This record gives sequence, C-alpha cells and structure tokens, in this order.
Amino acid sequence: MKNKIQKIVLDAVQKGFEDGLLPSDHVPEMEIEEPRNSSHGDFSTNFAMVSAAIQKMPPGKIAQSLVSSIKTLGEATGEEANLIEKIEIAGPGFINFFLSKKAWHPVVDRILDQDKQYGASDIGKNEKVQIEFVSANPTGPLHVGHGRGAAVGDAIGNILCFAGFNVQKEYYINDSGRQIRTLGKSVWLKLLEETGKEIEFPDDCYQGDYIKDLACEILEKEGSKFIQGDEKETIAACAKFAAKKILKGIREDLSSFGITFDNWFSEQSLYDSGRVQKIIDEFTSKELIYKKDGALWFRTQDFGDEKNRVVVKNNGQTTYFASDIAYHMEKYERGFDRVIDVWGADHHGYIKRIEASVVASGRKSKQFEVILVQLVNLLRGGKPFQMSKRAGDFVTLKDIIDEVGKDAARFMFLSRSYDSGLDFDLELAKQKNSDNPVYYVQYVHARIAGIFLKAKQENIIQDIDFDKGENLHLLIAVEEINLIKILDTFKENVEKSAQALHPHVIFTYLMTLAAAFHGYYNRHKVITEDRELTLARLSLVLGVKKVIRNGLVLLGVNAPERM
RNA sequence: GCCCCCGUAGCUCAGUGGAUAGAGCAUAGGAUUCCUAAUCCUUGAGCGCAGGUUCGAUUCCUGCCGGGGGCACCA
Repeated sequence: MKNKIQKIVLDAVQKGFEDGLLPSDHVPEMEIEEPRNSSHGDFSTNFAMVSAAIQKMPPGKIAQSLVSSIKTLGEATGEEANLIEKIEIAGPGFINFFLSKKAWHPVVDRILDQDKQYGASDIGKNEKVQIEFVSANPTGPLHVGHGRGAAVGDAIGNILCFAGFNVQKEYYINDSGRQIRTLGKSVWLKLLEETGKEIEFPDDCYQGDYIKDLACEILEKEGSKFIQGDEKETIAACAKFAAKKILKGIREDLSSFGITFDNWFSEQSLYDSGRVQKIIDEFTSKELIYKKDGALWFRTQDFGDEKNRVVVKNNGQTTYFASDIAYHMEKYERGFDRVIDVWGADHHGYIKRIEASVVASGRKSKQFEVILVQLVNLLRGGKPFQMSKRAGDFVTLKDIIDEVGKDAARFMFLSRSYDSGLDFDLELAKQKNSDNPVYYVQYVHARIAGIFLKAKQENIIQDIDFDKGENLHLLIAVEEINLIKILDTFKENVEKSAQALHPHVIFTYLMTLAAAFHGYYNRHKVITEDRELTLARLSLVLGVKKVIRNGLVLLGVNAPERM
C-alpha cells in the first residue's frame, strides 16, 4: 500500500514538472510514513518539506502544487479516486492521505492467496549469507545464555531467508585445543576419584555433575583397568569420549529447542586438512604474521585492533585465534558474501581481531558482522541467581525448556532487543498463565481455529476453501479496517527486521496484531445471523490467523490450533 | 585507563530526524444468556545531564553522569 502512495507522489511530481507547477522534477530522499495519529491520515509524506531547497518554493506551496497534480492525474485515470478519500495539507507542509475503506480490502485477498508466502520479500536478492551461532564448546551442556544466542541466531536466519536471502545456519565445534584437553583431564580425575583415590581438583577443571556422570559411564563401559593405562592416552580417550557425548547432548537440546543447523563444522578438521598451517604460512609470507619472543604474532594492530595477537605460542601450540582465522577464510571461500557471527557480549573484545584478519585477507569489513547478544540475567523469584560453570552450579537450557516449554522460552528470549541485557526470571517464566506473552499471541491463533471449528459445525463454510476473501466490501467497522492495516504492514516489518538483524521487530509486530485482534473479537461477533457478513469476517480472521502463524514460524514458535 | 551495550511511565521494555512518545506488569474500577475470560474496556505518570548538527533532536554527533560486560602467549 505504501508503494502505491509513493508511486502516486512520484507520478504527481513528474506531472507537476511537466505542467510547469514545479520548477524541478528531482525527488530527494523522502518518507512515506504512517502517522502515529490517525487524524493525520493513513499515510503522510514530508516531500514538500524536504524539497523546499530544491524547488526554491515554500513547503506549503509545493504541497498545494503536488496535491493539484495528484487530483488531475486521479481524474484522468479514475484509479486514485477509488483509493484515496481525501488529501490534506497540514502542519509545516505534510501531505496527508486518507484512504477509502475499500482500498484496504484487497489485502485480505492477497494474504489468503499467498498463504505461507505472505510477507516474504525479495530484498535479499538471493545473496549468500552464513549465520553461525551457539557454537558452544563441547565441554558442558548448554546454559541459558546459549539459549538466547540460539533463539536469536535461528530467528535471524529464518527472517533473512524469508526476506529473500540464501541462508546457511552453521555450528562451529571447538573440538580441539586446551579446553578439550581440560575436559579430558577433568573426567579422568573424576574417574580416579570414583575408584577411591583422594583427588584435589585444579582450579581450571570442570566439576559439574555431568563430569561425574561421564566418568561413571566410562567406568561402566571400560571397567576400572581402563585408568591403569598410559596417563596421556587415557586422558585423550576420556576427552574424546566426553566431547562426543556432550556434543550429542547439545544436539538433542537444540533439537528440542526447535533448532537444526544446515552444517556442523569441526575445528579439528581445519588442523587435519592442514588449513591452519596453510593460512599461517600465507600470512607469514605477506608479512602479516611475524615472530617475536618465540611466538608468532598477527599484525591486527595495523587493522584497528589495540594490540597484535598471538597465533602460535612459544611452546608451539596454536591459539584459538589461529584456527578462527582459518575458519573465517574458509567461510568466504565457500562462497558466502556475508558472514554473520552471533556471540555473547563477553566476547566483544574478539571482534576487532577477527575483523582485522578478514580485512587483511582483502575482504571488506562489512562482509563480517557480529551480533553481540547481551547477557541473560538469571533470576529466581526476583532475586539474582548466580551461576558458576566451574562449580557445575548452573541452569541448563534443558532445565529451562523442561520448566517453561520451548515456545515460552524462545518467545521470551526474542521479546527484547539483544542489545539489552535480559532478565529471565525462572519463577515468572514457569507460570503457564497470562503473564507470559507467548500465550497472548498463540491464543489468537487458537481462538480463530475455534471460530472455524464452530463455523464448520454450523455448516457455514463446508464448501468454501477461502483461497480469496468473500464479501470483503462488508468489512467496514473501524476495528476491521484497522486490523487490515496492521496485516498490510507485515512485509514491511519482515524487511525491517531483516535489514536491522533484529528479530524482536517481529515480536513487537505480533503483539500489536494480537492486541488488535483480541479487541476486535471482544467487540464483534464473527459468526452472526448474517451469512454474507459472517463469510466476510471469516475471511478477515483467517487472514489474521495466517499472518500470526507466519510470524511465529519466523521466531520458531508453534501456532497451536487449540490451547 | 581503554573498548562494547544500555539509560524512555512505579517496574520490565518497545519506538521515531517531524505534527498529541507506546505496550505489558503493578494500582483502581468494570465487562461473559454469545465463536476459548489464557480475553476485553476505563484510569495516572516519562525520553539521565550539557553542548553541537538541523527548518525541526527523545532519535544523529561530542562530553559528562549512572548501570552491565570485556580488556592474558584464555576462549
């Protein structure tokens, strides 16, 4: 609808120029916006104000010329007369458009016709985008923070896809390096303890219950003689077993959170294939990597980082940074023009150095984007609930899903911008009642399903499949037109959400639509004595149902037929 | 000290270079012979402070103040 208005304005500018009403046909950057206040019309443009300098005329005068051209054109084609009820010039030079009610009715047809594709956009132009998220080390189960990253990453992937991007979702498995060795050692020490030895655990070891479970499982499978073998080999075996097992758990947790990845990428594979070494050699030959104090350093400082960073330590071990460089190079070589990483806010110091390596390799800095998800502040009954990974005292994502359910958890994680810290109160989220916004939106879907159930029982709709609206001209109530207006903006919201990489835009939209529907529902009966009107209203609410579903799908939340 | 995020209603948060800044919760009152009351209707109060850019700033820029997070040959 907004596009139609824009076209009318552009045509009128051209016409005005041809007729000598306007000195220039240049159109500066202007806005077609929906005014907050409905007394300012359905749409409003600031064209006259932003054109004052170009046209060398006062805004009021420009507006008058434009309106007169619109009217001339409208009379010629007869089209605008149908669409626009009146045009007003107001304030410092706003041109306000008031649309006729029937201008809105085709929106319902479009929704019913496009169905699951309604709201889809092609702004992505099929550009290849990779989004990598979660990527938690397989050294322990996923916790709440990972849950937020998972919900955000998955939703952004869905939204980008719906907006016409060619999206791949990937999980990077840190299955190499020190943390995995530490995991092996932790399990091994726990094994020794289980067999009766006095063990003092070093500070850097993991000590959650899951470590004990893993140790017991190994003991059960391998027997106690397992630990009498070579210490190094045994630890390595423990590490391998534990990482594999933990990763399996991570996959299961994500799966029950409704998340699947297109690709799982192993860090170890970068070493196995010699890629890491190759990248180090390559950058060394370009003198981007140099040797100092027995270590190899990357000149990240030349690219805006505050200091240079080590890629190979003086003991010969590579750092995570080394494999991360190789990994990101690999992404671009796979053909992604745009690479998005979703990280926890505590990793923000890492952005500059990865960006430096990307730029050093000749890519543009904007081809690498990081979404920093601010931390989740876990509360229980309004009081801070500290978690410490080392002590093993933390709330896992699985706990959350078990307590509040997948839908409520995902909706909660996406309810706010990830730029802000999120309070997640376990007691509050546990309540399966109206305090939880997810029910508010899902209820719309279920309510409408209920209406259709009744309509079928009463034999109103047995023969109608609603691939387009019925009797839409009967939809004239304020609440009905208002609902259609909101439905009409779904696509804009998808595009806005995709461009900003902000999934909560969809959340806010759904809450707005849900509120409008509940208000309508309480004021008007859909199923009435008047069969024709009933069909019109059924068409409308079916449109609402489809849009709610399309929105919820993007966020990874179910749209239930019944609650 | 440096870097990132935030500062909007009593609380938790949306939002916008424009004309009267929104929602939920909380508070107070009301609505169901009727498609799910997991709903709706009514009720008060707010853009941290100071400059700058602009015809116009809550929005953009700078500084300050306040809160959170990060600054290892850790990840």
